[in-house]
Amino acid sequence: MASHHKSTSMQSKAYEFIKRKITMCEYAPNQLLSEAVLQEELGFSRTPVREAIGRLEQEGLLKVLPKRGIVVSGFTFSDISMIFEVRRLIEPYALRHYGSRLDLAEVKRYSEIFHAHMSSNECTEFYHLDDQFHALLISVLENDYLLELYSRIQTQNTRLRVMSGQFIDSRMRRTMAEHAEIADACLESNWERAAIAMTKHLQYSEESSLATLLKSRGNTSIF
Amino acid sequence: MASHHKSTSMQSKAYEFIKRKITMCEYAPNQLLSEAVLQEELGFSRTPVREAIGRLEQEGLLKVLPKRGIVVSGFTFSDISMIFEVRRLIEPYALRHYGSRLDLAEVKRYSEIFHAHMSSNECTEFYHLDDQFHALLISVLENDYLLELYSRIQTQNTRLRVMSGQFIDSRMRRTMAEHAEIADACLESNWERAAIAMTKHLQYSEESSLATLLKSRGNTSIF
DNA sequence: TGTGAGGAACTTGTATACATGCTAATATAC
DNA sequence: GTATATTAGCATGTATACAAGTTCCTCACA
Repeated sequence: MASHHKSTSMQSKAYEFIKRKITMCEYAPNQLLSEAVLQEELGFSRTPVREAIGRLEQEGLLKVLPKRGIVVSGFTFSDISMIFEVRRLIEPYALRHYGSRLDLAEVKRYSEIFHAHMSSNECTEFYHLDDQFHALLISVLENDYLLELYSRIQTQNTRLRVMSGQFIDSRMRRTMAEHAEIADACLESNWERAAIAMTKHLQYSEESSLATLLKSRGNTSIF
Repeated sequence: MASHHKSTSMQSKAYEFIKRKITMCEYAPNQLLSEAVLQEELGFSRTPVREAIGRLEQEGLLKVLPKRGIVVSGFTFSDISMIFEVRRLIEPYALRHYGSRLDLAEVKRYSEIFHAHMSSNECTEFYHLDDQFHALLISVLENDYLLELYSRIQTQNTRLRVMSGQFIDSRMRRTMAEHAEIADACLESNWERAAIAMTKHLQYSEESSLATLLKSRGNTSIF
């Protein structure tokens, strides 16, 4: 749907560039921008930059303040709740209804990694691993609307993660264990168990996110 | 999120205008357009029209073919399945989890209308009634991501409805009855029953849509 | 009659000039 | 010193000129 594969137009490049900067919080939530700033960074003229801005605004990552500037969309605790509500709705559903579509060889590969890291402190590429595992599980949904929604959720999730800093190690090990539980249920083709494990995993994950965010930012409810 | 209240900019007017035309199938699925055509209809210059086009493409209603033109997004049977899958996922969820947020006085108002029309042939404003009822039920979801997704689904649903022509009367009466069942379950605060009734309603609705579409278009699988 | 080269008439992509509105600093009046 | 009016600078909004690619008709030619 919104698959801009490898379009080489300046507009697309600008879109990808800005989106990446926002995702990685190089453009922080609530940061004030302007067309001029983005033009300078990209070296393009106004037109393609403006079109990228329009798309990103439609996507909810930016907000154009008429005649005043551009602001990167902020985060509230309410956003976190909404994000995890969507995930709790979609991800267990995917497992429960379409688990049988999974490539179990692929799942087994992940399972082994998770078991191997449950008691280690290795956290290289942890986020990447996390994202890829969830992406694998969600890919069984052959529903463009749900996949696009999940993609947006994923972007927000990444921003959240980057902003709240690294996970504490204990949470990382627990995540490995929870992922292992999900993967193992899949390997048994026990989709109901997998779905339940996913639900629990997402609950813990949300609690951890909220806690981390509270600690790192005090009790300011808005980024 | 994508709430363009009553923005008076040309860009927004163009967006609303084109979106409405697509929704109402005045720009039919797979119809070929061009910036020039839209400019003429609106009397605006390229810039605001282009920005509107960009937004609509991001929203999936349009596809820009580089240097070739603009095509209105088409429909496949797969789209219908996807739309109803999303609805079956979201709407019963809303009732089950947040039914208690409903304004029962409002629901009662609808319930009376549904009962009154179950055996009549009055179908004036039927679609409007249908949309409003579902919108009321979904409004308990205070989740921007889900609401925006539903809004997109709603747009697609409208296009589908317009394209497949009027419901047959019997389906309209059955819809009234199914809506009444849902509403009455709500009035009892029996959210589980309401959710189940909604699930069934959506199943029937999907079957009817598919059947109507097959009849009206033969077995060409694409619009 | 068939075929292929050329080009006119379209399309969108990009750059830029100008219009308009907001903000904040400054000057001025008291 | 304080308050208010003015103004310069910067923001986005819009229109338009130009660039570059695609389509398809035309017309010469075998």
